[in-house]
Amino acid sequence: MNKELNEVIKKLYQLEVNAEILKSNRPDLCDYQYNGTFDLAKIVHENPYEIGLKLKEALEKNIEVGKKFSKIECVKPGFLNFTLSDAYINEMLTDMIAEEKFAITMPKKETIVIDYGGANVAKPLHVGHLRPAIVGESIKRLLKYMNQDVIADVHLGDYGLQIGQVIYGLKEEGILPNEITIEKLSKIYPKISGLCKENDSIKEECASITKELQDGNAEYQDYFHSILEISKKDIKKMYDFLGVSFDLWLGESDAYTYIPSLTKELESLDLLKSSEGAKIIPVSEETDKIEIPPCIYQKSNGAYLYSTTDLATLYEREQDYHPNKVLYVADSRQGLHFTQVFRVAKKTNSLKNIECEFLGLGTINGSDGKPFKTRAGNTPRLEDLFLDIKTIFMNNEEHHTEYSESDLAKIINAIIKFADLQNNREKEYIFDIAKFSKTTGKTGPYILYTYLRTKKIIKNNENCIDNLSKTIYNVHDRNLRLKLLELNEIMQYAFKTRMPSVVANYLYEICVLVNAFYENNHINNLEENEKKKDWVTILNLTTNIIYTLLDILGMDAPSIM
RNA sequence: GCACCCAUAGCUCAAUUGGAUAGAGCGUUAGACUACGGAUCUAAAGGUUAGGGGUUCGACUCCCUUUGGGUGCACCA
Repeated sequence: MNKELNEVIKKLYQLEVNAEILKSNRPDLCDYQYNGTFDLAKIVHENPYEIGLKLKEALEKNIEVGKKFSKIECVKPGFLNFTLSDAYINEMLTDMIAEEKFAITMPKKETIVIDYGGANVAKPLHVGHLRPAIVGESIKRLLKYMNQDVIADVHLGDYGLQIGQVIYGLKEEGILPNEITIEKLSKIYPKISGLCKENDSIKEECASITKELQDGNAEYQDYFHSILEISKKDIKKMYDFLGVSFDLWLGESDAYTYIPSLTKELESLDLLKSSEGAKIIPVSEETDKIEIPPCIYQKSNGAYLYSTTDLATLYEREQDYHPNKVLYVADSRQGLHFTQVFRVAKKTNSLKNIECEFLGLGTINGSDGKPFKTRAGNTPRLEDLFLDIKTIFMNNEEHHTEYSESDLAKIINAIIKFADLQNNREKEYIFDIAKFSKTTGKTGPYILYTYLRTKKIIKNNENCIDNLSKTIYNVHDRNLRLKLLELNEIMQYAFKTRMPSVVANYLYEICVLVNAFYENNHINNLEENEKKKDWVTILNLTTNIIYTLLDILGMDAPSIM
């Protein structure tokens, strides 16, 4: 329709514009609307209402358009309102049923590396890791669904100062590499991390251990490999439970191999400068409002830093995968760091063509609205959190249904993920156990429940799935069908903005309409006529879409009983 | 100190990136089961979008300003 509209505008005003018909925000007036008459008015110096009337008239002359819309009208200041004909709605739905992936238009295929999770070796996963994992996983699935070649990398934080700190702590307590357990690790890190803040000589000792480890000290390497192995196992367990998976389990340490070549290139471009004994790369630009501090490449003691490994990792990715894009899903507080890294990359020859995107996540706050302090001590571990939610759920529901362990896991997973994913990822975020335990209203279970109850109808009436007729039977029916038509637009928007919340909220809206439909339109006791077939067919499309969107959000539905 | 982000119903969040009457959930109040999974549905109450200016046909959205919160700012990650 945009095409038709653009042609009409061209014919009437000799203008090339990118006119877009949008979903209506006044569903009481119309299904879709065009607001561009106001922009046109400025260009051609004509009353927007008059313009709207002319457009309407021109569109109505077109026979094809007449079939598609039951009503086109121009109102008040100049809104052009379209009401779809039932036949056209069903024609488009038929397309969605017939075409692969619901006839969604796919963007150009690119190779995209996505870096998320943010797990650090030697630190157990806590609530702070929940969001990057859930959001990152969903973005990965979204990109894959939109036909992208996606490579997910967990990019473990496995070679920084925290390793030096943990090794220091282990040695202090006389724990040998083969005696390390996850419990010991989770106690040692916060302890030494605290000590380092109070005692500079311990901090220096840890820094020098880190440096020696990076230089290949055999004893420290032994510790390192043992820590890595134990930690990875624990991290994997949590990610498995969340349905979060990675194609690559690389870490900072793997990027070290690439530092020499990277350094060589940086030197050949004369980018590395000496400053106070450290090697830095200036990245400030004239247009900056404030001076962006330089990227520190190598410490004065010779050790490498976060920025170095991120650059080396980018180098590694370029060598191995030639990505068009690399996406970083991390706490927005890391924004400056990534600005520096991306700017350095742009200055090089080998990395300058990679489009790097930083997808910032809002800070995770406690229920008091203040940032969640991981140092406060008793940070809830993810493992315990899952157990708590499970207990609360079982207590709520014990009188209803018996669940298998695997169905129960799916439900708990959906509770956690939907509570998170419905929020805009860029905004601050309140982590509240009560919120993560809800099972009524706008929650994961609501979505699952909607899916199951409609799926059950389809199961009872599978023989009724057929072609759609031209009829729509009532307002609940029509609302649902119109909502399904938004799928393409929603997916484009979610893809462009990398925002799973767009998908989550759309999914919820579908479910609300399905439930209204369900309450008002009883199918099982209908005669097997055209109406029944139409409804079962529509519900079948609906559940297929729900299932697909659930999967993009990283959720799965319990089995049908 | 400098810079950036945020402030929407009692609470937690939306608002298709400048569109028409700012929408959901929770909570509150009143209703609906001899029907497809009640984890549901139908209603009601609840708003000067933190305050004040401005830009224009039109502002939660853009600009300025005040207040309140958060974050970042050279060898942590």
